[in-house]
Amino acid sequence: MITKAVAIPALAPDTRTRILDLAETLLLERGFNAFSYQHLARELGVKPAAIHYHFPSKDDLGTALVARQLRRLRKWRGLPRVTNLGPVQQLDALLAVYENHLGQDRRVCLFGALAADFRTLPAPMQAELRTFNRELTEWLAEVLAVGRATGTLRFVGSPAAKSAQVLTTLAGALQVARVHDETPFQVIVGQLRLELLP
Amino acid sequence: MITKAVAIPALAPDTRTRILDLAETLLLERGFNAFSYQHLARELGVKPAAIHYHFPSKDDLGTALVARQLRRLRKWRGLPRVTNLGPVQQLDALLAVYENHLGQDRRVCLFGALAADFRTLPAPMQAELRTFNRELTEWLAEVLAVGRATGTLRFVGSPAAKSAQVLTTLAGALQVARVHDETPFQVIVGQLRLELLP
DNA sequence: CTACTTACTTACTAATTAGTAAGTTTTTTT
DNA sequence: AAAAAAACTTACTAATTAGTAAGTAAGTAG
Repeated sequence: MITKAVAIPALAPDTRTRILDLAETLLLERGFNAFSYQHLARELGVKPAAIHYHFPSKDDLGTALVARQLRRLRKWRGLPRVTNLGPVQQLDALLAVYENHLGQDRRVCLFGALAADFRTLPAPMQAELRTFNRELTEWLAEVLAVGRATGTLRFVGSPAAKSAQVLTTLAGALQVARVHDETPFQVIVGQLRLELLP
Repeated sequence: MITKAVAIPALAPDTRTRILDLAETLLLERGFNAFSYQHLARELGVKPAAIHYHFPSKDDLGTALVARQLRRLRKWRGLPRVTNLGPVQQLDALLAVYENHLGQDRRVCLFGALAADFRTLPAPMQAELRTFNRELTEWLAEVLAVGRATGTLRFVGSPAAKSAQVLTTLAGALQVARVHDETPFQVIVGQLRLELLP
């Protein structure tokens, strides 16, 4: 027997997953350079060396974090409940993801959390983040293209340009929400909807 | 005699100014939690304690940085060469500021540099940044309102909402430029111009 | 039962961090 | 010229950082 992939009822996540989950929370709420292995260890009730066992260096941890997010994106965009939607509902599904971040203690998105400190990040992490952003932009561009072709979405310019603009605005809107409150996020998303939906 | 405010030909900036300038560069290029008093001291050719003399804590330095930027904004928007312009040219002047950041080694803007780590910042710094963003948004809202009233700018929704959206997009666009290259910034700003200018 | 692997803990190092206290040099004021 | 203030340096502390090496306990495989 090679592996045993039993369907566990999502009860107790293992330490590795708990590390990733907590690190993700801290990354999106405080920034990558604002938490240490000690912080993680203390809150998880283990010793710092236990984190080093799973992720030898913080670079490894960071890269694993972005890689996991990229896997999630690829899985999400391929889900039947997403691919089966029309362009407007796909856009709504995307906006729901950002609104969900807002609801979770005003977390910024992965991109918004890492962009400012980008030059201090390990190269593999940089590469994963570039891929993440590129694939998400391409996905939305296709949604927008179909939406305009079928008359359910309206915008001028190329779908690629509009996609980059919309995603950039969403990333920034979560940052503005962090600095002020939820209001400007709602205002900005309202403006996006107003312009895109005829 | 109280002070001696001689007009020096902008020759040798004093240490305090050199500290602020270097700290600003590092902040906008690497993030606030990514440089230390040692980094500053080494590059300036002084001892770390010299930085502490001018800015007792890093909180003080950070707050002084944002406060200076806020003073610059207030001065800039009141300059005759800015107030005398029409709305379209005022918008262009704003875009030129961001394009200038792009040209300076793809620096992000102050807001984009601090938003992700916002919760780790000292309270006075948070307050200054909120004021900075609020005043800039109000200024642009007025520009947009006049532009639409005089028929030189076009958009739907309230000037306040459009202003928040545009500024958020610009901050995000500099971050995207950092992660990829200058191209997406140009694409996004091109899209903004396309939509705003009839 | 034995060997091995997994998942840790204990105990440590070397570097870096912000910050302070006391002393020294330079500049300014009187 | 003397006094005082400004702008530092030297020398230090206490805390925190990432990371390592060695040991251990529990589970797994043969």
